[in-house]
Amino acid sequence: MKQEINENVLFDAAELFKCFADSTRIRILHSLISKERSVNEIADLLNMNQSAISHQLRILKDAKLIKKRRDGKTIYYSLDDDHVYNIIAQGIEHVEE
Amino acid sequence: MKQEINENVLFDAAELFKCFADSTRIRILHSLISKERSVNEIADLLNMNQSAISHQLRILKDAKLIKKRRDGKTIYYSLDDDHVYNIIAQGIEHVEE
DNA sequence: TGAATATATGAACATTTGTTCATATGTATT
DNA sequence: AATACATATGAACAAATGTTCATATATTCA
Repeated sequence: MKQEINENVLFDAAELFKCFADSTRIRILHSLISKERSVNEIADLLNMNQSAISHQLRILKDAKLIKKRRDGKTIYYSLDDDHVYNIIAQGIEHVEE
Repeated sequence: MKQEINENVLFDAAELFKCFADSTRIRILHSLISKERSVNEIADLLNMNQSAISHQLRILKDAKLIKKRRDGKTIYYSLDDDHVYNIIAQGIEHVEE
């Protein structure tokens, strides 16, 4: 690995890890592992207000970790990256030791 | 995975990911993949002052991601966790897509 | 013991970050 | 068109974070 990595890649990776580095966002990601969910559904699940969730969803969307799909008035979010599960799993493995 | 996870574990995982969510820290971790390094060596490598590096090393140490070893006046840091390499590798895979 | 070298630490400061509030946008229904 | 519902967004604020500076601690060597 080492040789191919330049500063920019590590910088970008740090940006990516910021998505996982917040309780709200990692809980959102975790809640999407099993299935897609609407914004209000997530807000209820995490017991937080809708605006806070929307703000965080945008961050996750910008990082290309989740995608959205509209169905009438409702917008459903789901995971958009295979690494999400693995990254969370590795993190949990570490903290559970 | 889903079922076994409670809020605390996700909270702890978020704390862990904070270590990877900063340019300086992820560069330190990356620099330690190949070999152990002294504080000054890391500071030189990253072109940052020694104090800044020491502060970040403490955070990584507290998270149990690195360990230290003294040899005379010099303290050598090295990785202390198998997940570090994998977590960084997954992150890089995502950003390189 | 005193000087030199390596690392650690506390305080201060500027910057970044997450949430809330108010409100805007978009869609469906009557 | 008017209303209701779902989501998005900008501004404001408090809290958390990363770096710098000054200085403390620890070790070696003369």
